[in-house]
Amino acid sequence: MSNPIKLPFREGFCQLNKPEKSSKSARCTQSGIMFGISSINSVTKYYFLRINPGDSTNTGAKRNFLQYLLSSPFRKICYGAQEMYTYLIDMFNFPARQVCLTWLLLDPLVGCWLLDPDQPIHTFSEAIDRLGAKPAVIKKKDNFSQSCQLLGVLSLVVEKLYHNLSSQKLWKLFVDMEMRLVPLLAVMELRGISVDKAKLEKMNVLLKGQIDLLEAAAHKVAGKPFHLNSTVQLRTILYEELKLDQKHSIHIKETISLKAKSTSEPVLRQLKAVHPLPGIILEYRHLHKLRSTYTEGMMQHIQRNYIFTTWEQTAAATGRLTSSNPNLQAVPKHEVSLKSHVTAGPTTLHPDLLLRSPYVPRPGYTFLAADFQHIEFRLFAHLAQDPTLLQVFQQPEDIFITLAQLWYTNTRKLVQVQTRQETGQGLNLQVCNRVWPVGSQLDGLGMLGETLEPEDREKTKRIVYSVMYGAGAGKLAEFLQVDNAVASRIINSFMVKFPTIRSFFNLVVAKCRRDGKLHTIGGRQRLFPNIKSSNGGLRAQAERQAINFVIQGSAADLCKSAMLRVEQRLGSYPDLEAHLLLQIHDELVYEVQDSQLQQIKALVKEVMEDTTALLGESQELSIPLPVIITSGKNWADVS
DNA sequence: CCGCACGGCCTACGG
DNA sequence: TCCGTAGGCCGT
Ligand SMILES: [Mg+2]
Repeated sequence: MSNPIKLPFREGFCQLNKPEKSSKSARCTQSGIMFGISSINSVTKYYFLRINPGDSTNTGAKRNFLQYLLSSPFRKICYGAQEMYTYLIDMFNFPARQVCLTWLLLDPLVGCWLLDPDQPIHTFSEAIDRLGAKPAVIKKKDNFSQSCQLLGVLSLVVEKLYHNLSSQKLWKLFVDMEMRLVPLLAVMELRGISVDKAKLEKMNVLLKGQIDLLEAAAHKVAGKPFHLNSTVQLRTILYEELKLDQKHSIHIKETISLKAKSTSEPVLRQLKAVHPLPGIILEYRHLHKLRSTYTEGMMQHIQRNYIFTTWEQTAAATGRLTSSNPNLQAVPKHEVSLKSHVTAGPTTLHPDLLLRSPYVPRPGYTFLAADFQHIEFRLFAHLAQDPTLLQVFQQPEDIFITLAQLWYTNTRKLVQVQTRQETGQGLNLQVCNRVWPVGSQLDGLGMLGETLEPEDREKTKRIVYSVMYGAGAGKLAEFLQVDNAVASRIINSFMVKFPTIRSFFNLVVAKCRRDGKLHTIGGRQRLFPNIKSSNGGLRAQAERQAINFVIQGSAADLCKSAMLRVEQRLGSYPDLEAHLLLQIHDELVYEVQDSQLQQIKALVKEVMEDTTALLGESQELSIPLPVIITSGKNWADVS
């Protein structure tokens, strides 16, 4: 069996022997591709193909040869495959769709991460160590000869990897999901997203104006200038000079490692009642974060009106993807008001900002976003087989809005009813013109107004996930700004209404203690050495991580599968053009041709909602996973 | 004195 | 004693 191995070669180094830290000054640039081809009698020959940017042979012989090599049916191995895909596609303009569907490789970087996703490797030598692949002594001659020897070790590494992955039932996940994802991530990176620089700059100026006002206001109120971004200085002013906690007997929670009094958002929100400074700091921090990271910070990343993020496949232990440099998964979603509560100024000068609006499709294209509805809550219902939720989730309605309506606008009535009927059993509440089985026995949330705001949905969502993943009364009280006792009641009523939260927790923890690891729906694993720790704190943390992993990781499986299946389906419609730009965990954002919008909308929705196909036909979910499709001419429009 | 790395804190996103 | 991330800033 022929066994080609390939990887980009750089000045003096290849991926297999590059230094641990690639510092900025010592950056390498690729200069070609090195590969080894093994024949049946396991004689391996090594080659280096030099690639010069703009060379005419890049459209001819070299291109054809690489196309032949990479689409060949033989086993192909590459350490750091994503980088190689990026390099080759960029250099030769290989068609994205074809690459994604036919250039399939094996990458030990990804494989090692599947074995232990909490400990991703960063160099080839770590892969060798991790897999116990003992290399023959590497003779120091020239770099090429050293690289050839390392290519030999690469074969050994993949052999070990194969045995490790298959014995842990991870091979299918590796080959059919993760390795197919690699070229898609490369294509997403290269496509980039177009950005309206002028609009971003305008927002930056508006933010700066307001930030300056806030800084002046803070200095005035504090009686002296200080660094508003310094938690140390702020701590001194609030707690040693103003003594706000002491004077008003407010208990301040401590920071995690240094045990100093915290100045975090929930703490300052509480202190707002007794002094103007905390409120100013909160507004300042909010706007400063937006400016430093998402307007001014983002402009550092713009290259000719495009932004190119990096998609990391092995950064998250739950199997999620991450985005960095810049992180497009954390661009603020909601409208930002510049209207200050603490500084004066005409409101006409304070338009609201949408920080996603500068991101626009290319001319002739439209953004299409597809978002799984409450994916983790629904997966919980399935995994825990919660009878109430299984029933509720047969409907495609937004459960967070329903719960918010129930809790916030009917609390008064509900509390009255409950006071009259202390038993509380069998109480059904009429909501949205139908009987809502979750209606009774939920209390403690009556702190909001009569009308339902978008923030109420967000808050409800946060409560649900917090409690589901094991939040204590303290955490809940902190962000809801309520008494500990009220928070306890919320948690308690939730657990009573959904007793499977506790039973599922116990089930998962027991399995984890037995096996030392857990698996998601897609077969992804995570190890939990602390599940048996004698340290109660560490053990409890591992238990919460365990629950979270099974659900968050399963959601990641489904989203990744959705990405791949949409590409596959598009492959059978050569005329359709849809470029995946972003994956925001449960959401896919495509750039599609205006004229094909409706057709692609239908295609994406159909593929994503076919959960049985997403899971590979062998499994079925007890609940549907509805997908919301939106489209528009900027990113804010589809958010 | 400067540049740099890093731990700590805080906050943006997602669930 | 919610989980999972990335990035800016300060202080050492
Ligand atoms: Mg969603």
